[in-house]
Amino acid sequence: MTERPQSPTGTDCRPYELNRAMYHQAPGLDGLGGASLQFAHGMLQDPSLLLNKDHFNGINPLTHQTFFPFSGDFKTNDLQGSDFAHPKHWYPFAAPEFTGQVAGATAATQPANISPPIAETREQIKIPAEVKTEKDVDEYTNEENKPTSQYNLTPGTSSVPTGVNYYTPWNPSFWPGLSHITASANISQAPPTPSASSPSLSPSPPGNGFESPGFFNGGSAQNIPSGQAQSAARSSGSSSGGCSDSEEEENLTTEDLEQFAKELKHKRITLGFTQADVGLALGNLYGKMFSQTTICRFEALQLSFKNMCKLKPLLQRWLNEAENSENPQDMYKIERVFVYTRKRKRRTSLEGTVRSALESYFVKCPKPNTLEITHISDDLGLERDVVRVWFCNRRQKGKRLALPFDDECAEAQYYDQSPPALPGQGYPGPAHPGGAPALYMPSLHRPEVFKNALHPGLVGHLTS
DNA sequence: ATGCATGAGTA
DNA sequence: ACTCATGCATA
Repeated sequence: MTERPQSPTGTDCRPYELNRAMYHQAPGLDGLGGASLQFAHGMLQDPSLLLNKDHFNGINPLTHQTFFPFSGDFKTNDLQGSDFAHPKHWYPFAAPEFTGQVAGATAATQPANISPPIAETREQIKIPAEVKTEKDVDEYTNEENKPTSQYNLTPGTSSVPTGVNYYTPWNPSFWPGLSHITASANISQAPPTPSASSPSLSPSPPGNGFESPGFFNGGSAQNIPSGQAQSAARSSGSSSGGCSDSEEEENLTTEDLEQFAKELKHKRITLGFTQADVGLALGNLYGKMFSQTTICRFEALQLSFKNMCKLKPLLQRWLNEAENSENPQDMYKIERVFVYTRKRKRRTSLEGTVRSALESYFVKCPKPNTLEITHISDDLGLERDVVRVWFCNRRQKGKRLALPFDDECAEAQYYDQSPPALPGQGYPGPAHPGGAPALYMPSLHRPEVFKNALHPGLVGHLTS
């Protein structure tokens, strides 16, 4: 039947097929099982796609996206006892508005190159034109007005043109009530305890934007030409020596990343920053903002290797700045840019049963074609697009799943470099400097593990 | 912390 | 149409 355009090699087998126990909802599987079977028989004619154990067990270190094994050993050796030891005095980020995620920071999708001129980045920010429309969305308006209300921190201030907000240099006025807050250092009462993240304390970001903190100026950050600037910040970095962003990308090892991720988290917390703070700070410092989600995933090593490598330098610099700065709080004198231009579809919440069903389908066919998707959507009574997206995410998630098979994966240099000739089917080899995502695969040689990780009900299907 | 969504880039 | 990076929204 419909051939899968996407898998030339006939291999739908990818790392992501390593289902891991992430679905705790077993109930309803039965009924679903029925449905899925029906599906299987009805549409999945490619036996190889069905219950092919090898498919799910014989995972080969394909090189696609890889994830970190994360052998948790936090070596504090890197932490310079100095800065690290004593938390800085400042508000651990009060305004709840800020602790939230960055809204609409569309700076994301950037070219793999981290050192693009900030300006460029800014341009990516969606512009206002339609900003209002955000509200137009009636259905959303009710519950989510937050974006605006929340992010428009400066009601009285005109500095923030509704919607747009480029990375303007610290603008004191940005923080209304801030002006009277004197020198940053003084605010020193709030213990940088993460927990203390003084929520409600109003948007009183610690610092003062006044004397443009040497932080930004002095730091190499600000004008990171292209690939340069960071060298400076790399000092305290972990193992990996210094090299330009691009280079770093190539030289970083899993260990470096793991180590750094831990270091980052540890220090971040010690310094009293939340993940969201960091993301915002990056925006301020380097013109590229990130959400709490991304920072979180970085720390959890849930990003692709390539992505990790890309972000590491930025975070490294941020960390350095944070540690050395007199008033780290200045770092996040954020300027939120959120131009919520478009209306985002309301997030659909799938019921447990439906998810199970989808999971069931996924196991049989991780990459359904249009027709199959239609079938599935019909079967489950979901929007076709929801199903499509679900599969996309499911696949991505599969790849992303960190596989804590600590074991001997650490050293493995699976990364991009030269993904060893992958066994079996001709998986588009490596060679993708830039192109193919260099995902490295931790040591995934343990079928049983995966099997066990599979959803109970599903395992049955698979193994039977 | 993670599920669902978006969009750029690409095959 | 898919992958990948990323984020909003939410559990």
